[in-house]
Amino acid sequence: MSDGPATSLRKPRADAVRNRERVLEAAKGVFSAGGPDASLEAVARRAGVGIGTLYRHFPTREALFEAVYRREVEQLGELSEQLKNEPQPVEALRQWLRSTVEFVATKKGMTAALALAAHGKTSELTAFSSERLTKAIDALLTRAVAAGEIRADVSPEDLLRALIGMCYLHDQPGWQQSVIRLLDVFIDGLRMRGDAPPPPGGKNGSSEEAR
Amino acid sequence: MSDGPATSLRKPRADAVRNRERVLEAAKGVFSAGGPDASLEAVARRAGVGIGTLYRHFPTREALFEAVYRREVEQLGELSEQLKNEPQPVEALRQWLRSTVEFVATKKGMTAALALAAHGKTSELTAFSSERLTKAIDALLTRAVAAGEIRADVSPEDLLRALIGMCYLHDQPGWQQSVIRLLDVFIDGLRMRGDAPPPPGGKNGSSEEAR
Amino acid sequence: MSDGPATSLRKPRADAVRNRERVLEAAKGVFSAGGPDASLEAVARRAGVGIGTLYRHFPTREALFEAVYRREVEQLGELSEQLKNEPQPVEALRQWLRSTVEFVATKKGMTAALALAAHGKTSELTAFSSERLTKAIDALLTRAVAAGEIRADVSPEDLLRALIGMCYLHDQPGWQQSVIRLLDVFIDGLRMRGDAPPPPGGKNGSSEEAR
Amino acid sequence: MSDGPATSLRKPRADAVRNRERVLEAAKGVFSAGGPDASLEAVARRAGVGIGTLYRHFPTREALFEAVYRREVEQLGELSEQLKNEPQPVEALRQWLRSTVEFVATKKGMTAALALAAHGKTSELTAFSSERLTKAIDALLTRAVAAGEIRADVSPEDLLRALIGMCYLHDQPGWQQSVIRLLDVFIDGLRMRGDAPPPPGGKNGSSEEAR
DNA sequence: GATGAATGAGTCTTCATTCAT
DNA sequence: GATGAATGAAGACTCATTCAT
Repeated sequence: MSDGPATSLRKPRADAVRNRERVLEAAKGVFSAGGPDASLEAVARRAGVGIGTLYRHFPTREALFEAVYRREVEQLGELSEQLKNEPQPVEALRQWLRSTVEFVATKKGMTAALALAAHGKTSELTAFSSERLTKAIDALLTRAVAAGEIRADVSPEDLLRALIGMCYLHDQPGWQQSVIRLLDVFIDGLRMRGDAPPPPGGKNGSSEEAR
Repeated sequence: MSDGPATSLRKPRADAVRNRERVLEAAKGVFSAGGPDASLEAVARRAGVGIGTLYRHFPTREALFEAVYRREVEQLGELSEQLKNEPQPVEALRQWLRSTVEFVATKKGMTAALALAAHGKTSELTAFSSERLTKAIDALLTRAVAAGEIRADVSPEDLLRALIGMCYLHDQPGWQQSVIRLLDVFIDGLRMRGDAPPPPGGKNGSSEEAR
Repeated sequence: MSDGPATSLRKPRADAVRNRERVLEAAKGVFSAGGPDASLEAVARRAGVGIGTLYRHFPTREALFEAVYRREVEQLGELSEQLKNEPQPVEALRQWLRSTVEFVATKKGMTAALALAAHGKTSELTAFSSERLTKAIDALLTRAVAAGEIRADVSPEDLLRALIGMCYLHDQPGWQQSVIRLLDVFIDGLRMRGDAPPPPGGKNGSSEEAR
Repeated sequence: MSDGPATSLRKPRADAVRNRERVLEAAKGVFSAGGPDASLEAVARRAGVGIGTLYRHFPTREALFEAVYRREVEQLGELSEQLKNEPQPVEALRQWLRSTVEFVATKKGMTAALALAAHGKTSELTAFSSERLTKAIDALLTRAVAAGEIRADVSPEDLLRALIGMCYLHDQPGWQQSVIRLLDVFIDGLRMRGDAPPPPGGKNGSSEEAR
């Protein structure tokens, strides 16, 4: 009893918590399917709550979006932390990229999140996610570069962009395998190979102006 | 009376032709900016015609979309034909990819077209464009593979997908340079190098199931 | 058991009283600013209580309105009582009128009250206030008429109406001075002047059909 | 043929004109009854047109309001012009005031118009009407003052304010007669009488600061 | 008694689509 | 053929009111 209802201000009321959760879950699904402009009433309907309840919990579309968004981004950020301990830097990077694809594949709501990250709709939210995801990639990328395993002329921003773009097509049949294949090719392109210096003419366009 | 009430083959009437063209042009711009769901009234307004006129020429949104779409896709198809005569297969491929990026960059309406191609909204239309663009890539890809310059385990579909995805981010500052860099890395990944066989474990996920 | 479950006569419970008072105060302000249709949630917020608490004390919008209303009207009624002792009947009347203006000016909530009195929204409430205010004016008016200082062909209802109407414009800059001027002119119009009989044609329109 | 359809741009289309008129008429009634915040859907319903039609003709609530408003104000302005030719200045003024009351009484939509003029909701519109109505009164007032028939210390603004205020109560039974009586008293108060100087102390509040 | 969560009806507003001129 | 008016469905958002805690 000593640590009773010592939460923020008052009882968090059971049903309120449940409803909030339901709305988030529904929003994840609806945004995932219909994009960031999907109907909020559809979200409420799917969550089995009144539209008013949705608005009480998330007073604006952005607020709801952000709530859905952040948790997804956080998870990917945390995954990056874990993968830093993997022995093989390149494989760790590959793993993170694949996991992100998986994330999208399992409809965890990443689609909308990524779409938002892509087009800078709400700058504040985008800032957060861009930073978080960029950091996640950077951690793994830097390590692989430091190990001399991949070349240094691709920024984490570029890589994130490529990843998001590829996942953009997440509603075609077989997209997931396709993206995994493409990522592998991409990683191959990033690889340093001791015997052969990077092909002279080929990659100039990039290396010259990589920052 | 002999040619009665202007059947579909008689008198294309000058202003009708002009209006049709105007609507197409306007639609390109509007879809480009606002996506495939942009307001048709906005299109009519921009074209300087009444909304009724728009509907007369294009009875459905899809019809209009298709009309806009086809011409863009055609152009990219034709570019592919021309590039087949380039001496360097890989460079021809790179050129086509870059040109497509350029296409998007110059707001030639490709954005909406690609978006549509991406998500299979109107299957008929998608079929056409997928086929056309896939063919365009295939022509260049096959040639490079045949020349032994790039590996064979990436399908034109995959490549198209990657390209479209990367262009998806076309509203971020600097996206164009970024995409060009990424494409170069990608092409590097595709390159055959006599000295080093493709990394053993790395690309398995793809090579095993590439069709 | 004698004082069992707090019947309406037992224990007014300190916080309940305080909350009731707060709500009334808040309602005065909110109605004053936003009119009789202002948001009840705004009232609760301003009072610093939950919306449920507001509803417990005042189960309907009308109940709240009435509670706010009565106290204001009461005060003006009491003022009238006091002014009956003034030596100069006309000045007493003028004073009451000016005080009412002042009342409105100091945002004592009279605005909404008057508005309500004006348009017969809730007939019961209107009845009360009309009666009370009419009486207040009547007391002063009758006395001045009895003293032979003002003419008898204007009813307290008319006067009340004029007063309310003039105060209606209470949100224009300088309205207060304007109303005071107008009231003075009005009182001038009411004055009996031994030397000059009421202008023959002028006020007939009214005196003839006054009921 | 020479002067054929030389109207603004094209055919004003019969039904469009009719609908516009219907909407205006309906709006007059609805605003009159429910104030300037009345439901626009109610207006459309009453006009027997779709809500979309209402919006086509009047894209904003203000636009509709203005359309209703201006025509009423214009009429009162014109009435003032005519009355300037009346031989008796004071009677001309009285007549205008009474006509305005009549106007409100016959629900010509003035209610909402006046309410708007009163509270400065849309400054541009208010500016127009204030100016127009003030001018209307001024023309008559100045003339009566110049004729030495009424005193000079009441501005047209004050008078307009009093008039609007009194009409504010237009929904009480018998209000019209009441207002007419009050206006007569008021005019009496304005009258100059050679024999008796304005009561010494009484009206100072006003005369001192009249501009 | 106090609180604030839940609900849904009601408005505004936009647009796709149909049709009269 | 061109035009733009008419229509209503749909979605965002607000708030009064009820009720669980």
